[in-house]
Amino acid sequence: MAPSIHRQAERLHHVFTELVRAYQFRDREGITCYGLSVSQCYTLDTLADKGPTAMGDLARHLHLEISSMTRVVDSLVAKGWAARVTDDKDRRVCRVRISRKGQTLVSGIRSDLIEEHKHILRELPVDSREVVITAMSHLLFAFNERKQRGCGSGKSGKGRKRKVG
Amino acid sequence: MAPSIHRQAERLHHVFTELVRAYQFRDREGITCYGLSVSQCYTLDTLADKGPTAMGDLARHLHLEISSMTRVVDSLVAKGWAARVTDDKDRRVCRVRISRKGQTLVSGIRSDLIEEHKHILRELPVDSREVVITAMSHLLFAFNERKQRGCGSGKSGKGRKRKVG
DNA sequence: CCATATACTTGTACGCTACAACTATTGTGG
DNA sequence: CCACAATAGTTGTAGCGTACAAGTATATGG
Repeated sequence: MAPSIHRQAERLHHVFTELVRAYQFRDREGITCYGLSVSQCYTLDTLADKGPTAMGDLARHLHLEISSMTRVVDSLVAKGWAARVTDDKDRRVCRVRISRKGQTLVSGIRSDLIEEHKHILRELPVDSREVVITAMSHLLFAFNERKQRGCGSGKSGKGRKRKVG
Repeated sequence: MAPSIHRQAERLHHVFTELVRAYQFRDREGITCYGLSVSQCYTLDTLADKGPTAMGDLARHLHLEISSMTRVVDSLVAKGWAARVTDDKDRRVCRVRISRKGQTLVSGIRSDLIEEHKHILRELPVDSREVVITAMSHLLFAFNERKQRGCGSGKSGKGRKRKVG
């Protein structure tokens, strides 16, 4: 018989929390040793995938404020990993383009990370690898579905509130 | 036939990256609206699980420097969610204990997060829910295995290096 | 041509974390 | 018992990442 959904949710919560925490930690250690931050890395990764992208689109994609996005791009430009290009059609728009140097960097990081995942996969029995990947995809799908419907984080979804004093 | 492990690793990398990013974001929005930060929340959660814990153990468990841990605990104490207790045996040691107020807070957050996971699970077909959870557990296991063997992040595992200028 | 909207940048502030220097306590060899 | 090292934690300081508010430049509509 199927376990109760509540128990399942508890387990999912637990395992997912641990996994994300471990992963975040690995990211910080693993990526920063290339000389860039996690946000910078995601940004470069996005640029490598999508090509020149407007600041605003970039910000939306990375779940950042435009002002924060500006700073991240500043740092990428300062390091020579990206460049700003004013859009011809609409001169308010600032497209960000990855440089060759940035391209090289991000390729290196990517292949290292993929290598890392290969090692992780090898820890799993051959016939469950595909299951894990598929399961993760489903979870991501479910996650996004849930998010798109605008169901915040339950009862307390009243948005930002930093200080409680 | 089985897909190549390289291709699988690429897929795992991709889906996992997205998932973690989405999750992180949800955390930030979801937890901070209770008036605490993600680190504060993890700390309280740990304290709720493990009971009074020495500062150093807490730091190790959360992958933080002791000095950072001190600040987090400072903030928890300031909010009345935890208290410092000097150890009787070794007066250098500072144990941190969650308060009743903190206990209540963390219980509330936990049940909200579990509720959230329940919703996510409901997006999945009934008979794949268990598969997903099990798969995640396996992945976490593999991840930890890999980490415990001290295999850093591949070739560039030379530790910290923040500034490249 | 002016008012408003849009896209982005800059000013400012705050939280999180790390490293280094410091304090307090405990353990150890003589 | 004392000097000295080791351990546990705190404080000083600094940098990154992010957000909000205000400012700048461009576009759009009346």
